[in-house]
Formats: sequence, C-alpha cells, structure tokens
Amino acid sequence: MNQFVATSPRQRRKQARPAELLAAALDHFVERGFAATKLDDVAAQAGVSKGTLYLYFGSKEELFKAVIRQGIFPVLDEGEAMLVQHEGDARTLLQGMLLRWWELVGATSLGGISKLMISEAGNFPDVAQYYHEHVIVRGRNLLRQALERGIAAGEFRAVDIESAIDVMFAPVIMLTVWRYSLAPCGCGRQDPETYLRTHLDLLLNGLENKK
Amino acid sequence: MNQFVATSPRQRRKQARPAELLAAALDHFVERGFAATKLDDVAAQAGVSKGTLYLYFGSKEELFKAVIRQGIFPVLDEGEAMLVQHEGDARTLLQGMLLRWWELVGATSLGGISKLMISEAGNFPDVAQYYHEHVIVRGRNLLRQALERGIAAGEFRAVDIESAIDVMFAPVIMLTVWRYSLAPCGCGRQDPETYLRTHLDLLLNGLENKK
DNA sequence: AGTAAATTACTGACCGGTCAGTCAGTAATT
DNA sequence: AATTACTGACTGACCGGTCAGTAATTTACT
Repeated sequence: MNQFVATSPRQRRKQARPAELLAAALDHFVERGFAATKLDDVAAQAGVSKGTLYLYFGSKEELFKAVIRQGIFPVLDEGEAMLVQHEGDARTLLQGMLLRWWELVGATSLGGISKLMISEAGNFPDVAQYYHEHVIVRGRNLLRQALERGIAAGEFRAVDIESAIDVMFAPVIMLTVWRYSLAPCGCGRQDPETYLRTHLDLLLNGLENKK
Repeated sequence: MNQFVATSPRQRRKQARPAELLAAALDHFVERGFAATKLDDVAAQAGVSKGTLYLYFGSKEELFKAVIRQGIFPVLDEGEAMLVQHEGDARTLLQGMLLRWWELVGATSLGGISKLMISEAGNFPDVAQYYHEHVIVRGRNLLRQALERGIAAGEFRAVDIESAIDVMFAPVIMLTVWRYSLAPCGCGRQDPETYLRTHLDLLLNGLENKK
C-alpha cells in the first residue's frame, strides 16, 4: 500500500539512495567546490558506483541543484512558522531569529551551502537566480518583518530597512562562511558564541531608539 | 642605463607581460574560480600564448599565489600609514578606515581577491595560511588599534575587542563578496553607499558609550 | 657599413592524466 | 522468465604542462 514502506533490503536501499547521495554530494561540494568534486568519490561515499548515481541524477549539475534545493528549503519553512507564532518585543524576535539560523544552518553542514553559492554563483547563473528567488528573498522577508515590527513599535530607530537587513545578516553569514574556508586551515578564531553575542550586542544597541 | 626604459617593442612587451598576465589571471580567477579558469584563456586575454605564460610563472598554482600577493600588499601598506598619521577621535578614524578600504579594495577588482580566498582556501591550505598571516592579521591589527583607542578614550563601550573586529568588518567583506558572486546574475541590491552608511550608522551607535 | 652568429621572446602542436558520462552485463527479486 | 537495482570498464573531451621550432633583436666580427 504505502509506497514508502520497504518490503525488501533492495527496495529499502533504493529509497535511501537519493538522500545518501545528496548528503555525500553536499560534503564534497562544500569541502572542495563544484569543479574539484569527483562523482566517483561522491558515489563511493554513498556506498554505490558512479553508474548508480546516474540512475538518480541526470548530471553533475542536476546533482548540484538538488543539493542546494533540498538542503535549504526546510529551514525557511521553520523560520516562517517561527515568525508567525512569536509574541513579544521585536528585539527578542530578531535575536531569536539570528540565533536560530545559526543553530539550524550556520553551525551545521548546511552552512556550507552559503559558501557554495558564493563560490559557484558565477558558474551557474540559473542556480544563482533560483537561490536568490527562493532562499535569499524569503530569508530577507523574515528579517524585514522583524525590523518593521520594531520600528513601528518605536522600539528601533528608523534606519534604512533594506540595507539594514543585509548589514545585520552579514556577520552571521561571514561566521558561517569562515568555517568552510579559512578556519579549517588552522586560521581559527574565538568561539562562535562570543562572536554572536558581540554582534547582537552591537546590533541591538545600534538599533535602539534612545529616549 | 635604466633597465626599465624600453628600447624596442619587443623589450617593452617583456616588461609589461607579468603585470598583464596577473591582471588577466585575476579577472578569470575571480570570475570563475581557480579550477574552472583555463590558462589558455588567461594567456589569450593578456595577448600571448600559453607557452609564454609558463615563461613567467611556473605553474597554475604559482600564478594564483602571485595574484594574491601582488594584489593585496600595497593596500595594507597604505592602511598602516593612515593609522599612524590620524589625529582626532576614534569614531572618525574607524569610519575613515572602513570607507577607505571600500574605495581601494571593495569597489575595485581587488575586492575579488576576498571572494577568491573564501572560495579556494580549502584547496590551497598554504595560500590560505599565507593570506591569513600577511593580510588578515595585519588588517585586523588596524581595526584593533582603532577600537582600543576609542575604548581607552571612553568614546566606545568596552565590547569584546577580538570578536568586535570581525563583526564590524563582516558587512564590508560581504558587500564586496556580493559583487563577485550573486550580484552579476541580476540579483542586484541597492547602492553600496546606502549600505555603508547604514552599517556605519548602526555600528557607531552600537559602540557609543552612552552617558 | 654590412652580415653572420648568438640571444631573446614567443608560439602552438602535442602529450598524458583526469573525469563526466555511457552502457553492456550481472545479480537479486518478483 | 521478467523485472529491478546496480556495477565498473570504457570513451571522449578537456586542459595543465612541455618543447622543438620561429621570428625579432642584439652582438661580434670583418
């Protein structure tokens, strides 16, 4: 009946393959970039041969797009749910959103996708376009609403909203990107918690509407 | 007499080659990344054949390192000179340093080097190490001194200095990185001036030691 | 001055390794 | 016997790197 219940080991594997391949692909893409990633390696890490990979994804580029898509969508869904159900001051909302993003994306291997897009956007204009429309625009909407709520309530100063969105998200993105670029080469820095605390401290003080 | 005075077209070309090749290489590396850049294309853009490129640079990786080195050093020299000769409040100094960096690096093709390092650090640990030691450490020193000056004078609050350095530089880096990743794909944003103004406004308000 | 030899700057055809993508074949399951 | 899931050897394109050769220029010599 249920197409998702496996009736044999073979079927069970088949169901698991795409997710396993995507996970392996994310690892390699994030670590080495698109061009330097070998599909033989990705397949091997997922426990299959390269031929099998091509049963599930039509090309390297298709695989790349699938990684981007499936990685980031669930996070935005949760973010939007969070915004709706929040009650209380905008200050707490903003802080909660940034911290939650760090938990869900920045601190996990999903954070690698940010670095991946920055690195490869030039080589994949259509993926970049897609990412912009479905990820960045949606993400910025979340922050915009939090900001507007604070300004409307007189809690925040009337800063330029569009640029403020980018300005306040930049440090979080940079922290994430750092983990996947220079940090692994022994160029480490102090812990993310201190960094985030300082960022929020500066940001909320900077936004505060002084009496 | 002067070894740099060309006495024939042929010699004149030879003197100009390395710089021309480096400029072409910067363009391609920044646009496409290291792996996707073809030396045939770089050579062609510089008006020579690939063989000639190999007369001046031993390998693709050597070329890459040379691009990084020669691009970024002069900027730091100027930054340090600026710090020494500044008089007045830390607020103005900090603002001046960030704006000057934007003028010299962010807004020029040198900005591409930031994106390049983020993208390729994982594939070139030794270049990343080199960049960290000679560029990032030096750059952070500039900002640290400006911050410390402000805190010592009671102008700024006593934030955590090391993380504040990164936090306040992140938006400028992100603005630069943006230009070389998603922006060219029609995913543009409002003008850099507004962005920088908002950043400085939020930052200096956030740092301000309130009475 | 004229010219032959030596040097310099550069070319582009070529080689060899790598890797995305293919497909005939195998083994498990129905 | 038929179908499904998978394999891995193979191909062909691509590109970093090489090098024998060419053309421009300088030097050396008469």
